[in-house]
Amino acid sequence: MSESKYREWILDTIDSLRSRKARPDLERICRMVRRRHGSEPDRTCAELEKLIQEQTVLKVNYKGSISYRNAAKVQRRSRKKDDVTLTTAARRSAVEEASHSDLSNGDSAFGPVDQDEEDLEADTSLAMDTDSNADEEGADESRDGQERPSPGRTYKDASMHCASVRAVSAPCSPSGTRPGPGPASGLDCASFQKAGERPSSLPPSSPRALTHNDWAYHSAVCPAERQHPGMQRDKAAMKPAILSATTSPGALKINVKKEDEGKAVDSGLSSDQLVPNYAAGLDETRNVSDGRPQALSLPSDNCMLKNKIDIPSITAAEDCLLNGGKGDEVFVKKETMSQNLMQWTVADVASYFSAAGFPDQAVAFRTQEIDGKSLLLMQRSDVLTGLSIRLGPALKIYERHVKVLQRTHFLEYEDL
DNA sequence: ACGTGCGCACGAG
DNA sequence: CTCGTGCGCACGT
Repeated sequence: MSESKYREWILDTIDSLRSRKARPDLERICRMVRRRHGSEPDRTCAELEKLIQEQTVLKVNYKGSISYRNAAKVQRRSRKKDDVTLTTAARRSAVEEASHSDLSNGDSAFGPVDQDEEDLEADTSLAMDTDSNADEEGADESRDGQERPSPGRTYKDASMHCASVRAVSAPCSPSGTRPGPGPASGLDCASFQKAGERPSSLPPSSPRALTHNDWAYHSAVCPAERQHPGMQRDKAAMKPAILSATTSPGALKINVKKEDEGKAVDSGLSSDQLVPNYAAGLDETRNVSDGRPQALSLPSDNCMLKNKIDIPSITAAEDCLLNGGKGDEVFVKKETMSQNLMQWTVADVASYFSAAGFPDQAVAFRTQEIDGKSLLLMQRSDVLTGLSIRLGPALKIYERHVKVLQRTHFLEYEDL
């Protein structure tokens, strides 16, 4: 309901601001939404946070300030010319409908995720921390000041609510890892990394490697509504990322291999970096010091953040099966997940797919109100044609996730 | 006061 | 070089 409405409004606003060549920052977004639809800035802010958590909207630190991107339009930096053309055309809202055609893939690439191509690993990760680098510089202020660049008044409040969180984030770097001076101007933070690089390669010291990634966020911040778990993914890991579902229905986390734990991140994404919004709170939670694998918190409980790394090892074996040998990196922990699959809510399902690297398609699941039970009932044709999503991602989603989840669930069921 | 359009410089590939 | 971004300005309301 309103959620989708907001999603549309916000994405539309972001697109609109971009086409006007104005920075899509919180203040402008809130203002435009209020102007066009009469929505309160607070509400807009809360909805925006949710979209960020589901990766429909990406929060990035660009040129020292916070900016928001329509995830469906973000392209991976790799642009090849062919696509380019499309790019322009493509787009549209990622939102529900969007998923289907528009983007043809070509450009569809979402930044973070692009499954189109190879995809693979779907894991992309999300956010990182704010500008970490920036932090040093402007960030300071911004943090507390929040991001709003200009003194916005009204919005300020709004922003504060939500913003506060992020603001904090900056400092966040948990592990202290952050090198600090990321000179790079900002980019570094890197946000998502696709997987390309292996963590190991990046020394901690390297700028990118930083920890910025943590994107942790915590939902607490915007208590507004539910926070979802987000989906965060981690970046660093290349393929090895592991996705495990934790007990909670929603919870999934993705981890990187252990090695990486923390470090590396790089940016895959675009130059911009994603900012973690929520970071702040979480940091604490997560303790941080260690690493960063992140876990995603899920809906109800975030408690588990701590598990992070440990889990993977265990699961790995099993998981392999699931993956089909692909070796890819996504492993699902079946046990837990299956138990709860029946209890997954629509949001949990959407979060799961976002975390798995299909944020765009996750929207389609949400739109179609697919919860855990519905997911168990989905057939191949439903996924390929019933969601209006592109065939490529649909095939991957079905083969690597839906089928795996269903199989796992039923197998366990039998056992029991 | 606002919203809008866009030239231009910047930085990344 | 191309392309995405967004500042800063001019202009419309």
